[in-house]
Amino acid sequence: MSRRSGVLEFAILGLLRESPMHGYELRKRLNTSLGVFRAFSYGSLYPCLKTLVTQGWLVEEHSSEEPLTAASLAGRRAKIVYRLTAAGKEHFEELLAHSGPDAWEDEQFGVRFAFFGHTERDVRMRVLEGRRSRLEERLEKMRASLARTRERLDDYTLELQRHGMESVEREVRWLNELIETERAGRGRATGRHADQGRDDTDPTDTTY
Amino acid sequence: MSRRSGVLEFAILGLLRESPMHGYELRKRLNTSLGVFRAFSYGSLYPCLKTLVTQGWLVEEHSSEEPLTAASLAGRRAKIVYRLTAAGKEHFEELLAHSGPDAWEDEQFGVRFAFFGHTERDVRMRVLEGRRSRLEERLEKMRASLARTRERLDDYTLELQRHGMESVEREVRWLNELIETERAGRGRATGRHADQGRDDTDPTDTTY
DNA sequence: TTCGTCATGTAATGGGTTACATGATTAC
DNA sequence: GTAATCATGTAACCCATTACATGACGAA
Repeated sequence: MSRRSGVLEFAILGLLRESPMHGYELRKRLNTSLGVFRAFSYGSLYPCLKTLVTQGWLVEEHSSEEPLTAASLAGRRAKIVYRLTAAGKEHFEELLAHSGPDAWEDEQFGVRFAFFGHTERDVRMRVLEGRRSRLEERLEKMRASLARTRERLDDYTLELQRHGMESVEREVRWLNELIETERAGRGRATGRHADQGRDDTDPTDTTY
Repeated sequence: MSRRSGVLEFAILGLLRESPMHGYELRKRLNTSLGVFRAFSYGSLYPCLKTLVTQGWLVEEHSSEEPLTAASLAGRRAKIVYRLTAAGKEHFEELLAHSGPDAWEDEQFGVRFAFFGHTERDVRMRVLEGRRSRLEERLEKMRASLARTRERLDDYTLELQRHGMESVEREVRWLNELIETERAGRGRATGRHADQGRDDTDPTDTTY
């Protein structure tokens, strides 16, 4: 009894906040909507859904039929649609409000950002700034270590390190722009969830 | 009985190839020399070292004294220096020669690149090109998924996706340059290991 | 003598995948 | 009717971290 994951839990709640879904569809969205990071397998997803149900954040809806899929009047089975409960929504809202240090660590930052559309302005700022200083701190360490060991390292290792540092520097610049935009008040409105007619009939099993 | 890790094993063998070390030092090098990726803890490192010993790739040297550390003539204890055996070196050489698909996946590519200084030219090429086409494939999927779902996504998710794609594109350009350089024959010589007097007395516990 | 860092280890736990098992539905 | 994909699940394993336990050495 547990299967807590943090990011997975957060992502599921966030996606279901927008509209109910069944596991299979959920997984696809997990691997696309939320950037490149994390490609969860069913082996993680389904057990997690179960625990979220027992927690009371979700309810299973054993839908005997789907809205109007061309031809289907006879009984349908097995397809379980998960819907966010009021308690679940509330819980998600709480999670969104937290802006502790882990929110800007590598594991969480991506998901957090993905749901910025539902996040309060000041929380967004704290997370962005937290991430930025985290990365700057990292850069400092890298520079220091590089200065200490430069002579000892061969060209390839050096190149790898250089490229790594540039990646981090690039993300810092990106964050600078985002923070700038937020400051300028051009940050997007909170609570937007533009859900227009889902025609989710794409064929690919998108796992980058 | 196992504790196989792949990357950790590879990295340990690679680092010890250059010179014997004890676990503590090994870990520091793991977290700096090998780019930003992976920060292994002792909980992974020491057990792994043990299994590498039982495999015969390493030998423990319970050195009673270190070369010449200022004041120490009486017995010293505990410091275990690991040295690569002939078999271990041979094994590492075999690993270096392999250029299967996993060599250019996210988990392995970094370490593989870090030891390109010991890797044959044609293997380097295959790994670099493999990685590049892997990333291009990924880009295609991302583009396709983006085209399919653009309207449904809010600005933040879109921005996240855009930034993610740019990161991948950037790595592709990097690989292009590297491949170009290798083609031009300006690839660094194989088998270089410029080991000049290790004065490894840096204080920091570098974990980015 | 106390603090920091060097140094080695282990048991419990966590978070995830793989491989497998099952079956319904759709498209040809 | 058969292949692909949709859809749900579980058990066994894997890899690594955390928290803990231990202790030596050097410098203030």
